[in-house]
Amino acid sequence: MPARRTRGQRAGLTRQAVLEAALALVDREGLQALSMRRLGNELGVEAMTLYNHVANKEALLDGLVEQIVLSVAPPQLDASSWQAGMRDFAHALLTALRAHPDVIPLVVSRPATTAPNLHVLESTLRSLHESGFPAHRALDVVYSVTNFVVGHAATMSAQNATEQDTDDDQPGPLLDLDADEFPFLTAAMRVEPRIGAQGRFDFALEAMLAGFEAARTSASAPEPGPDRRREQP
Amino acid sequence: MPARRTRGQRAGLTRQAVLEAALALVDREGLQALSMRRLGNELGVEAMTLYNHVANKEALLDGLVEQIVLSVAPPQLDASSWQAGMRDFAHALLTALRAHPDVIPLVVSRPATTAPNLHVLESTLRSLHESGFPAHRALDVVYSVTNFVVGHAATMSAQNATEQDTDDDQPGPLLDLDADEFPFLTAAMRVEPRIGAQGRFDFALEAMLAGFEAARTSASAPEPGPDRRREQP
DNA sequence: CGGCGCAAACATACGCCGTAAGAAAAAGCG
DNA sequence: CGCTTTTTCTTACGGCGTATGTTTGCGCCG
Repeated sequence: MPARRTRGQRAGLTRQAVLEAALALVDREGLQALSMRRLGNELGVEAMTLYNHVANKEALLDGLVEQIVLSVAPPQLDASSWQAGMRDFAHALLTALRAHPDVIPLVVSRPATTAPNLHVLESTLRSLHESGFPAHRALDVVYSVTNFVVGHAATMSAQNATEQDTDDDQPGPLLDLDADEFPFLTAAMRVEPRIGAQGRFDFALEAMLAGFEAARTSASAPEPGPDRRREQP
Repeated sequence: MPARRTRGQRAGLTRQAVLEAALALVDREGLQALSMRRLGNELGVEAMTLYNHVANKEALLDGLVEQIVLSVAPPQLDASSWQAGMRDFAHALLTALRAHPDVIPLVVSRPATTAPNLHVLESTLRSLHESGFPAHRALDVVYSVTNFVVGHAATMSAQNATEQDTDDDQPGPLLDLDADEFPFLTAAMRVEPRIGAQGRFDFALEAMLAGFEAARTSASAPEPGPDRRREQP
C-alpha cells in the first residue's frame, strides 16, 4: 500500500524528505529498487513531482552520498595525538558506510566536494599542519585514510552481498574452498570473518598511521627506495 | 555506421570478442553507454544475439572486471624483499585501473573471486608466509593493499571526471576555491595535481608497507593503543 | 471576502532499457 | 540431400528517466 494521502491535501514535500525516503528505500531494497516512480510511490506522490526537489536522478544520487558524508563527525584533532583523531574519524566513516552498504558504489564514484565538506577538510588540514605535517603531506594523509576506508568498506560490502546469495546462516566457510587446493587461504580465513574484517581494518589503519608518523618525524622523505615500477606511457 | 556485415555471413562471435567490444565501448563512451542494443550494434549484431555468449548483463559486467583483473601480473615475491613485490603489484594494479577508469565502479562492487584469482591469491599468501607473516596477517596485507589501490583509483577517476566537466585545459586550480577561505587546501593543491596523486599514492603505500614490516618484525602486535572508537550495535 | 497568481502536483507521451519466447537461417553430419 | 543443432533475428512486454502540458489548491491583495 503506497502511503496514499486523501487527494487534495498537499505534502509539503522537501528535498530532505525525498533524500531520506530514497536512502531508506535503498537501505531496504537495494540500489536497483530506487527509481523515480518507485520513490514517488513511497512518498505518495507521482514520479514527476520529485523533480521539484531534485534536478534529476543524478542529483538525487549525489544527494544520497551527501547525506552520508554529512552524517559523520569531522575529525577532532588535538595537537597531542593526531593519530587518535584520524583513527576515530576512520572508524566513524567506516561505521557510516557500513550502515548504508548499498550506497558505497555511489560514494566511490562521486567526489563529495560540496562546500561544507571542503570546510571540514580545510580544518583537518590545519590541525595536521599544526601537528607538524607540511600542507601537501597533510592532504596526503587525509586522502589516503579516506581512500583506504572507502576501499575497505566497498570490499566488505561486496563480500557480504555474495555471501547472502547462498542464504544459509551456518557460520562455516562462506567461500567453500578446497583446503588442499588453498591451504594458506583457508588457514587465513579460519578466523571469524566478521572479526577478521574489522581486525584487518585496524591492522592496516595502524600500519598507515605509524608509517605517516615515521614520515612526519623524519625530515628526509622515506620514499620508495629501489623502485622497479612500470607505468603506462 | 554500425559495422554492418552483408547479411548472411556469420560473425564467429565469441565471449572474448563480446567482452573486448564492451570494454572498448565503455572506455570510449562511459558505463552508461553500455547497453545490450548498443553493444550489439557495435558488433553488427542484434542485441539478443549477445545472450548466446553471456548469460545476462550482470554476467557481462562481471566479465569486464574479470578482463581487468586478469590483465595485471600477479605479485612476484622473492623472499629477500616482499615489499618490492607488493609495491610492484600495487603499481601494476593501479595502472590497469587507470587504463579503464569507467570500470572502477564495477570493480569496487563485484568481488573477483574466480578460480584463477584465488590461485594467484594463494601463491601470494604463501610467499608472504615465507617472508615471515602469519597466514591471517598475510591475508591482511594483500587485502589492505588491494583495497587501498582500488580506493585510490576510484577517487582519482572521480576527480578526473568532474575535472573534465569544465572542459578547459589550462593548468590552473581545477577546483577553483577561494584562497582566503581555504588557505591550507589551496597550498596543498599547489603541487601539480597529476604528480600529486601519484606522489600521494606512493607516499601512503610506503607508509603502509613500512607499517606492515614493523608489525612483521615485532612479535607483539602493534595494535590500536588507546582506542575510543564507537561502533553501531 | 472573493478572485487570482503561482508553485506544486498530476497526467500523458517518447524513446530508451533488459530480456522472454519463438521463428528463421546457417552449420555440421549421416 | 535431409536431419539435427546452434546461432541469429524478430517481436513483444513491462519498466525506466524525463520533456511537456494541464490541473489544483494555498496565500496574498484589493
